[in-house]
Amino acid sequence: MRTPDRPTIADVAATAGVGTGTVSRVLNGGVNVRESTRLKVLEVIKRLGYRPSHLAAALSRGSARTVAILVPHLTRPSTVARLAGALAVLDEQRYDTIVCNVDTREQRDHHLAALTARHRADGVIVVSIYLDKQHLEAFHRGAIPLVTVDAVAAGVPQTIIDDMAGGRLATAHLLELGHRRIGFVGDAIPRGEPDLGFTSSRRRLLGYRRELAAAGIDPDPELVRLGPHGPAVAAELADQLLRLPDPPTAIFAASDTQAMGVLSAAERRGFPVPGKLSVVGFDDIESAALLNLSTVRQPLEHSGGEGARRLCALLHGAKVRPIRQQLPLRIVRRSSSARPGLDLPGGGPSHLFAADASRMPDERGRSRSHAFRRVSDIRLGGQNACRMEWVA
Amino acid sequence: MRTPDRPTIADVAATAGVGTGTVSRVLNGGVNVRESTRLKVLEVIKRLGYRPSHLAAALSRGSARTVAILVPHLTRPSTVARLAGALAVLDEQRYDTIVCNVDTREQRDHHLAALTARHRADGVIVVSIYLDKQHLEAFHRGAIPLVTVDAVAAGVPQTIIDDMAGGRLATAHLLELGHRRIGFVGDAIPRGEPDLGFTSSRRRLLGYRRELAAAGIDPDPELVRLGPHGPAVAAELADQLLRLPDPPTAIFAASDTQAMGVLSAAERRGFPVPGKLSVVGFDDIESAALLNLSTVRQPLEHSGGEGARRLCALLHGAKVRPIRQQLPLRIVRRSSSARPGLDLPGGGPSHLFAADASRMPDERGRSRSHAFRRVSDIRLGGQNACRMEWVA
DNA sequence: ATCCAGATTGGAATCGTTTCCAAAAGGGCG
DNA sequence: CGCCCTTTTGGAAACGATTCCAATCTGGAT
Repeated sequence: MRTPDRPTIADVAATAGVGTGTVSRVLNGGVNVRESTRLKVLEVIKRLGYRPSHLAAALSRGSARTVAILVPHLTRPSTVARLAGALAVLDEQRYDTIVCNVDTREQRDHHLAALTARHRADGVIVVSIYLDKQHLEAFHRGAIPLVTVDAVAAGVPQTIIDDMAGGRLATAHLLELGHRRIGFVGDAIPRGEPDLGFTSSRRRLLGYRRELAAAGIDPDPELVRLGPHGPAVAAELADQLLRLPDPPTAIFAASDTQAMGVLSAAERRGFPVPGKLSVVGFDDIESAALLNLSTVRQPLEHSGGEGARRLCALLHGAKVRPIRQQLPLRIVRRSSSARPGLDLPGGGPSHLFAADASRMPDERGRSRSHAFRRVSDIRLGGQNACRMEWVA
Repeated sequence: MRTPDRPTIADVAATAGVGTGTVSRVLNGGVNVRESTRLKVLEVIKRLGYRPSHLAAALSRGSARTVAILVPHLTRPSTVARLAGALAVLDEQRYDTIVCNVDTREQRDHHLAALTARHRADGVIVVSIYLDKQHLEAFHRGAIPLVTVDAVAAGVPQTIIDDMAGGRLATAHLLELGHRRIGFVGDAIPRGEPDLGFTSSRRRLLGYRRELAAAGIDPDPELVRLGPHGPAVAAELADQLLRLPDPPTAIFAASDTQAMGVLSAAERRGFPVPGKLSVVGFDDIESAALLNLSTVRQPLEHSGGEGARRLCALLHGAKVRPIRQQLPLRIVRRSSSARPGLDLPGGGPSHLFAADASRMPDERGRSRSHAFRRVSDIRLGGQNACRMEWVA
């Protein structure tokens, strides 16, 4: 097509008056190549503008050093955190990563089919997506290295958390504060629109129920509201709870995103948080700290990293130690939860944003306290501005 | 290595008693193949568990149908939105997408070098990252199709917004409400830690200054505070502004993320929003709607999609129409901004979450109003729960 | 039966590397 | 100078598809 076809390694070899093997050796490591030859070849490479074909190299070498990662609902903060964690590890291990975002079953099946029907990635990481027998069978038949994150799958190395225990943690926290009427807001599959097989909300609900039962509290079905994932729906569900004749004094939301919806509803209904309503979320995404949301922390970024690490091990031919790797959970107490009946006269200040924001974790998830120092009045665009700088 | 080496197209051909060409034809489209032969070949393929090598096919065909996308700070909501937009289009166009996350200059240069030194992707999308002369030269030399999103680059198809105009929009909105003392909170490069060349905050600041000047307002350098990106820093910067003897009545933050920090600081300092302080952000990320943050909306997801679309056009050999494609901005008025001096006795309710959350855009960014209907008391985990369903 | 156009088919050439092996070139030493 | 052991080197043989061309089949028309 192109008039001057891209130069190949043969062109380089011919021009430099050496063999293709020598050029290849110069390109990869350059062992056992005389320095003078090396320089000559490099010079020709630069002169011809030669760029090796990754494809050809990969084919010949037998591996493209490429993995694929399948994530659902890329825009959710928890998904992004996991993806970022995986990418960091894969990057470090020099793997290229093909990202497949999946919002529907069709997309899921299409990507899974593409990944299993042809050999395009050395291995696959599946995040938060339920794989049924047939999916697993396809991977097995193709002998495609597979790990999952936040999803159980028989015989597949998996990095998960105990959602049920997490549900208990959150509920126990509220019980310990003295709450007896505790609501739950979580996910349900929209009718006729089958989901991707998330089970976490369901299992968190189970934990909530177990913990209530253990405390000898009669479950009230009215207090459990489920709907499609997202803050808007969660707000509406919470609003229904708050309009009950005998509203709950606390709500456990199956995710921080939903907890934000709950906070929103509380604000609208005039339920000061935590004065008249305590709220606990799940995940500990970045905004949770910003909003001072009490929550169950799970190591999101780390889970992605672990999945990636384990896939790499698999690709190296190593056996992955515990097939099921379970990451720890812990409750993070912030100011959205407190003893019930603390309602101050006049409503009191809303809890939102109320705590010391300078102690929030920064964007990378590392928690550290910040101090500022005025560095200089710098000139910027012809005007002055105060520029501040971190002090560790 | 593996005992039974993966079967190749030759194995299939031999087993089925046909030529490799026929097998290839069956695999791709199956034109001009007798139905009986087709079935026989398919049977053998299934029986042998044959999976075509994407690598070999790509090498032979001459293209891997793979593009790479370089994004900075993957975890930022605005970045994710852009990435999701691009992925959706590339997916539809049947391209595999290699995602490269970049947090430092070293990572940027490493990925750019890897992408330009070898032929691994058919084309590249660079998001929000400044490319200098040498980077561009490398792409040019290699004749690698390149587009940028949210970044200007000479001669490269680019999808951008007018940040300066955006800065003016936000400021004009506040001026129109009657504010005169308007603060600015934005990004500055941390000392000794050069950034990736973001210029948007700087240009928004410029717009802020121009608009103030146009209104005949003397710029007060004290009112402009810059620091590393992130809500925590923004909160501290805003706090400094609010502690001034003559604090601003409004603050324009260079991004919604930073605006959230500003809201946090306002809450802590006891400045009700919008009663005593108006806040305007930039981007219109999802949480902006949830927090009722007035902001300058830019089409984030769409920008990624456009970048992808334009890259595809480039790969098809088409000329991309306007080299510089500029997407529209508009101010979104929510309840974080109002006329100054509206402070109600007793502080009044905080604006946060105050509006009708059920009219928030849902997760996919489509705005629609929701209604709920109680569908059934379903049994879930042996207990009852209320399950709600959308009504369009 | 013969012929011919069009539908099938086989298989060699090709894509651009890596890798292996044998050959050539060095180099140290007696 | 010759010998032997290292380096260094050239080039053919993979890697596993696609593609093209020529050869072989079809089946209907004559």
